[in-house]
Amino acid sequence: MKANKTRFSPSPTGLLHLGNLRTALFSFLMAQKHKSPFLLRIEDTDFERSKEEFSKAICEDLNWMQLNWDEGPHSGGKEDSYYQSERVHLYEEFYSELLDKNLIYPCFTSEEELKIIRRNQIAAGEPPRYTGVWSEASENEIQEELDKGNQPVYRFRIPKDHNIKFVDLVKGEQSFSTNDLDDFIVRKKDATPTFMFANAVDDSLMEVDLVLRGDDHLSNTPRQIALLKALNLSLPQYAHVSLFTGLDGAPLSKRNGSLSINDLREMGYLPKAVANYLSRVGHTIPDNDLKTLEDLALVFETQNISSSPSKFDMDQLLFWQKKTVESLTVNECKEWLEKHLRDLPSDLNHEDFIELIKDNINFPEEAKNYLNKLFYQPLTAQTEVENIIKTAGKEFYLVAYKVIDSGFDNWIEATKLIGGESGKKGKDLFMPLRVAITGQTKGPELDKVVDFIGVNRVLERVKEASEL
RNA sequence: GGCCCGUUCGUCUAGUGGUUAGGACAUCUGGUUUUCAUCCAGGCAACAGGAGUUCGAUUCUCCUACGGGCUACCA
Repeated sequence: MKANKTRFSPSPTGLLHLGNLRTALFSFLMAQKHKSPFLLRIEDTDFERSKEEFSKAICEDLNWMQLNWDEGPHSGGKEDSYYQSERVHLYEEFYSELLDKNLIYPCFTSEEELKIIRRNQIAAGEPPRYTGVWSEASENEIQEELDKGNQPVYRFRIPKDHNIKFVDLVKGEQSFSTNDLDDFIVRKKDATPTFMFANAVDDSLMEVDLVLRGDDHLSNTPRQIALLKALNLSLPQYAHVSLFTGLDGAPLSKRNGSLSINDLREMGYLPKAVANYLSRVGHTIPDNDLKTLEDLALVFETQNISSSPSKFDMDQLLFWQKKTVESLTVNECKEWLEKHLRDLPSDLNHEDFIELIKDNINFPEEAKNYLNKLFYQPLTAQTEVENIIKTAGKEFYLVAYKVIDSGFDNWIEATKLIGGESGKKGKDLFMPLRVAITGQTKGPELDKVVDFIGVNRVLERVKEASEL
């Protein structure tokens, strides 16, 4: 197959969510697979809604995910700018060319007028279309408007009675009749390009040859193809990925619990978990092994992209998070926790603590919680814990205290002794000890906990329990 | 309204003109772990509906329903 230079071209009008990120990931993996460049282009032609802070946030999210772009903002590439707002002057020569060829024309119908026309068309049961009144306007008519100081938009002349065909790498062969398309705007009144124009032209100028994007753009594709052909510009291959929706089937949004990438990062989700999850939704990976981006790229195929939409499932993300945390080395885990828990006590031996709880947590918050219960919270903080302690009884803890205080080589032996002296066994022996020592009913093996916190703290806790 | 895309267990998905329709997540039941997690064993659970083609359709065709997109001086 061809070069497969891909791109991600977000518009900075909001934070990235999992849907956007998946598209970016797919594009990135496709480029990686073919050792081709991956390009980032910021489509900020909507001055009203585009915000620099969003561009920044998007770059941060991509960096966090390790989706590093070879060409784009703050990195290599031959373009002067990868912000479309800074490329506006470049588009002018294409407008001139199209104007010379009479393939675009100025249109002075105002937005208000268009709105009314559309409304009437819909009311009359007609398709809402641009009626094309300006497509055949004379020089004089145009000059008259210009003299009045009116600024036109420019519309692309869609040729009638044509079929535009292309092969979509995901959806298969596509054919659209140009009669269903109307003359779309390529240049707004303020002289800036529309998405339809800048997006297609830039892909060609930047030599992107595989456009992998959401299938909401599928029916825009024939328009863009017509435009590129009119300009004699190269056509990319297209791969339209189906929608990623919330559990309710509606597009991802805050309403159906869609989190921004920023949210996920702050919760402690690991980029590897997110990548492993996303590459398996709407795309098949033959096994369930946790993979690096490199390994994901190796098995990524456009043929394996599903043509039907998929829903976000937190449980599945969580599964990959679990797997990823499990795979962390102590040092990696330490780095991860310290990033999220700025207030980890400094007198604590972080490595030992991490060894202790690594297999029992999915998020930094849980580590913090565990630590609190171990050292700072009173035993009465949880009624469940309190109940178990009260059921075991004061006598039990006095016995336990005595045994522990007299010294022991290993914890298992000590519990046996406590069992012998108190007459308790099984869960009745074990659980009250666990609960008194750790402040909760679950957690790592108790002998390790005892090693970690030390005999003095164990005695403190047992005493506390005996006094409840 | 027009054009387009889609519909396999709750979820992510595999798959084929003849299969006991497979796997994973979730869930449930056992076992291991004197807790939890892990691990192991097992259970529940799906081809949207209707016509047609065919000896046979989940698979091919058409229709319907449902979901989604485009039809913006948003992208």
